[in-house]
Amino acid sequence: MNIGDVATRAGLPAKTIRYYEDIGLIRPLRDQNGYRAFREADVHKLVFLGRARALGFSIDECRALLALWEDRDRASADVRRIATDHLAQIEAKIADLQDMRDTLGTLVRKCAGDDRPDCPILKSLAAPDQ
Amino acid sequence: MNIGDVATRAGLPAKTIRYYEDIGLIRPLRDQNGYRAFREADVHKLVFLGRARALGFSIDECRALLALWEDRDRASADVRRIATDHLAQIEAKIADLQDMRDTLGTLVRKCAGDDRPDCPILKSLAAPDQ
DNA sequence: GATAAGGGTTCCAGTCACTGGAAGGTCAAG
DNA sequence: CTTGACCTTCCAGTGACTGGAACCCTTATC
Repeated sequence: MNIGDVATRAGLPAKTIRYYEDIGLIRPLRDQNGYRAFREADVHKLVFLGRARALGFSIDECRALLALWEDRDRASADVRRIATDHLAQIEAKIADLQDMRDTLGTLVRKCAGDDRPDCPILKSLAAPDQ
Repeated sequence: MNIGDVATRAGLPAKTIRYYEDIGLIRPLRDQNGYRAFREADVHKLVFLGRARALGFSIDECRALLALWEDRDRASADVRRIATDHLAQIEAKIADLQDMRDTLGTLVRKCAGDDRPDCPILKSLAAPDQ
């Protein structure tokens, strides 16, 4: 299978698939003409990667998850640890963003948003504590 | 004032302050010896920038906010628009992360996390719909 | 006067995960 | 034979820094 078909099937840009080969996540074969020749297993890996990336796992975490996926003797505890760590990061990020949203939301509600210069948003940025 | 003192007062790394000069956000003077010479106005700008960055505004948004801050004839509507747009992005990001958290949280709760290979997390990554 | 510590300076490279684009090879259809 | 859609590699750019090398300036101490 050529890269275009794989891209469609895996829902990833061809560029991204080439990049994943570059960094050693996949190892497609090559046809005589130099084209990448993907097997079903490669497509499955790419779907896996796309899904893991969509859940926000870093490339390194994806690499680890892929290795575990291919390891019949894995302990699910190892997978769970990666997922739990990542979940904690997501939750921290959500908390950060919620703080931003709350602060910014309050400021936006206080701002008249008219043609006058007076602006609580700028005031707060200049002197957050007052 | 030298960069070290400014860094302390503004709560930004000296490297970041140099970078902000590089990209034209600030224009400190120079001493005879080549050292940057910061005025109070520079420090205020840097505090402003640090605060705006902490609220997640991009550098370009910071640049626009800074320009509005310095413009006595600004309309608060312009500030409000930037903030509202950014708020929408934050909310979208929060929604994305919450989806990730929900999906991942469910999977983590289903995973035994023991020394056996069976793992709902990997299963879901391989075939999300089943 | 030499030296060391603790500032400061510039410039280059690396981060992360792609993405865009140039320049060129391959293949099937008309 | 040409057109167009594929494919290839390689290089550069993204955002917002961050690390490090190599070097200069100032002050204090021996």
